[in-house]
Amino acid sequence: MAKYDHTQIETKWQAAWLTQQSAVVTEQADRDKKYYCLVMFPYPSGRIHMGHVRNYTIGDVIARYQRLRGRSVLHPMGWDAFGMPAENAAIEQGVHPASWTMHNISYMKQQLQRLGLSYDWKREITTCRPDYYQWTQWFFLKMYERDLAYRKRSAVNWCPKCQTVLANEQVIDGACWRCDTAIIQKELEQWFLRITAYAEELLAGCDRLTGWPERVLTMQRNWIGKSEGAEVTFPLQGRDDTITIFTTRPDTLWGATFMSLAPEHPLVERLTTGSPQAAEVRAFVERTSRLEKAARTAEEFEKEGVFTGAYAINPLTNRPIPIWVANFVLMEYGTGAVMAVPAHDQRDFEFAKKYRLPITVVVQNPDRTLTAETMTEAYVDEAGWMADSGAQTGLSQPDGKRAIIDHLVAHNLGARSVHYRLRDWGISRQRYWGTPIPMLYCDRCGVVPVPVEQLPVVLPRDVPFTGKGGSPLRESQTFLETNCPRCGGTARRETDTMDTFIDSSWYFLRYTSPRETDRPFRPEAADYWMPVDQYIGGIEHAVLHLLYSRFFTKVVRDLGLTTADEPFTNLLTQGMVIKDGAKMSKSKGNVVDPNQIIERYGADTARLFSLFAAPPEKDLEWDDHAVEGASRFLNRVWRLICDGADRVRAARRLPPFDPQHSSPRAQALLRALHQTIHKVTTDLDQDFQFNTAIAALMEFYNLLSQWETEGHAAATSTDGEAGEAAAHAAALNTLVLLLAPFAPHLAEELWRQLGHPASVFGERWPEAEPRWLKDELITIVLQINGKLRSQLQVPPELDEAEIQSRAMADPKLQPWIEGKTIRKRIYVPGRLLNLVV
RNA sequence: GCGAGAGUGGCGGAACGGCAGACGCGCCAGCCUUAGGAGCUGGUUCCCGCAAGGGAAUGGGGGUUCAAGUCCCUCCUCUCGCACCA
Repeated sequence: MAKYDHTQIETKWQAAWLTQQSAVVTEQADRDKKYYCLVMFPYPSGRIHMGHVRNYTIGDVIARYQRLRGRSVLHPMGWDAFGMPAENAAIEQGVHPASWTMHNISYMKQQLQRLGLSYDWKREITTCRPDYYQWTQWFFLKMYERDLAYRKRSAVNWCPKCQTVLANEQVIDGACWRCDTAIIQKELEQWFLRITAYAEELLAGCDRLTGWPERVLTMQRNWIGKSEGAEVTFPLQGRDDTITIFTTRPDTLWGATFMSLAPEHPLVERLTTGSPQAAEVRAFVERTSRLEKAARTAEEFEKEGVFTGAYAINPLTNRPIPIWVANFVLMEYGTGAVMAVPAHDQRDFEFAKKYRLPITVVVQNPDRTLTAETMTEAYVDEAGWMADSGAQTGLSQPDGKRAIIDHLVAHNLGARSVHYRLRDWGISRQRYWGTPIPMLYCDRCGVVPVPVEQLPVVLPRDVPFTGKGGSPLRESQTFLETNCPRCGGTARRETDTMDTFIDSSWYFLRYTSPRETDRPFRPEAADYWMPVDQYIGGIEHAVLHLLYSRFFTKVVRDLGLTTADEPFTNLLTQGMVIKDGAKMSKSKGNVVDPNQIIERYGADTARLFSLFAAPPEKDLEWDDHAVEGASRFLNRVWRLICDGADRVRAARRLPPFDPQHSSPRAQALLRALHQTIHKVTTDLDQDFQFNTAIAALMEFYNLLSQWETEGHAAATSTDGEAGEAAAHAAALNTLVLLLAPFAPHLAEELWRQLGHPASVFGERWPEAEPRWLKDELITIVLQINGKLRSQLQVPPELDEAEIQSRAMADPKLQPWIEGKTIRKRIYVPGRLLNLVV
């Protein structure tokens, strides 16, 4: 028998599949059969790593399985090709980002092909090519037209020594990663996308994404962070000015006894100018601005503040309340001003205790009457009745909330209001290797969009990469200087490029018709393929990429280009590949090179291991030995099939045989076979439990090889022979078919050896026949007081009374029931009998 | 800190609230072989016991239930995200 030569087999079939274009798809008349399987495209960092192997194998198993189910499967691949590493390579190695990126792409593409991934390479897209990014620019212009793109001042990390902007990743403990200089915050005019305009729809949509993991939806909901409440306007005492606050607890407004402002709040300066407190407040603001925001809001963090000397008027009590500046109030949330209700907010309570500010109870605990003097913590539950609240006194808390808002609205003191935690998306990057923002600045006309006909705004090649200075594009005179399309005068181009998250926010639409030259995609193609039926990618994208893609899809829909509301119907978030307890990384020296695994064991083994070692959503611990286990299994299957191939081919010449009349041995094999089909199918359909699907195949292999050994020992039985030959042939054929999505090369090769002239991937997935799924005997577990004491093997149709009487006669049970009264019997049909004595 | 998850043998992991540890790795014993990074057979949670058998055990503690890895409360540890890494 020939040895399992994985290299020869894999090379042969990869070439054949490529020639046959077996993964190339087009739109069919019958849209019901479409299936769009998408795995997050990679950043071309250099070479693929084990995380990619795992990722793309999962996608490939799903794609191949769906094809076997008769679906027309779109399974494309491309490159998220803009990004910082290319620019860093340019700075450090002097290689142009474009050549660095394109070189990586060609290497990684070849690596992916060696894994036997069934991509429709005719649809390959690369986001750094002008034929792609011109449409990224086009979307930006459409958003600008619709007021979804706008400019505002916003802070960036700035290294004063390198004179450059740093990404958060490039800031290590508050210092520049290149020169270790302490960074500062610098305000720049930057472009933003108005994702908040879709906050409500993005939130509501979460309820309909039933194919997404609940935890991802929870993170998205929390990220959007809707809170309902009211805006309330407080007049300032002795000034013709007001402060507006947002609160989710308008029911506690009667208890607002002071006010807290964020140190950054613009009123702070105005309120204190010329007052005796000015110096103290300024020092406090200065001190707080150096602290990290995360730390400032921490629960254990020491709450500190200073009095501004000014007072506001509580619009319900009409009493003056002092205005403080507090370190735990952030300008980003709400309005940057908070009404402080110490009786019913823990932070306010601690603050009030520390600075001896008044506390008024306005929501009474129905279980235990609260008094301001004896409280040791705030009463924050929203389940009480209103106290000391003027006209609202005595109302239930929800009624009180409604009544107070009505009062505010009626007296023009405030309004019902909704706030979101979600902020608009800052997309300006002061970097070269990204999509240029297609805008111009004209001295006469101001901010002018580049006309659509002039797209793409192409990245110039002649740019020096120094890692210093601002946007590198500023250095290119040919790029910078242009004419204003409105007045014809001189204008300069925007030199910032876009956040690369934009490139990946619409690529799934481009795949549906990737060679369109006069529009981003063909709407009919998008309507045919979209939404993506199964999206696969890392859990680390739970919020940003997945939220941005949803946002883009809704914008594209509102532009009338697609009818899809949501981009991804089902989402599978898979875990990382780790080794020795840590994420594989060059710096830790724990990387495993996929090339070496493929050379030594073959792509099928690499695929099988990465599917078998852990369920897809969990982290996968790399284990060299376990890889050998996967390899061993494939070798065993190889030998078993090669061994039996002659008999399988011969069995095809036998007359048709009714398995119902075959020997018990043959029937036992068929029963195991159909149970395996059932297990593998449900594992693939329901939860992508590839690990247990493969375990089922291993179990079936074990049983089958045992079956054959016993067959040899019993020589050949007379009347069972034809039935056993048929059962054996069915077992081998089906085993290869079930293995095909996981180990496609091996399965294809073995399929031919079993005498089939055409590809295994032209077959239909087998169906488990219900009549073979029932066992001849089932096990009933016998428990005494919930503890396992014995078991019964019984035919499945046996009734409860018979099982009871057999149980009572069971000798193993006697010591436990002798001389005891049976107080209760719990019978779970087909499973167990529990006697409580 | 905020938000979201996870914790089961020596290891990766299985287990509709109903037999804890499927399957695989590793290890042990045996067979085969001139040899083995090959193949085959059997064993392998821990403790007591020659055995039959019994007891304990799913991060710690508590609870619900005839029955808890699974549900509830609480604590601990680890992982991911936090808006300029992609």
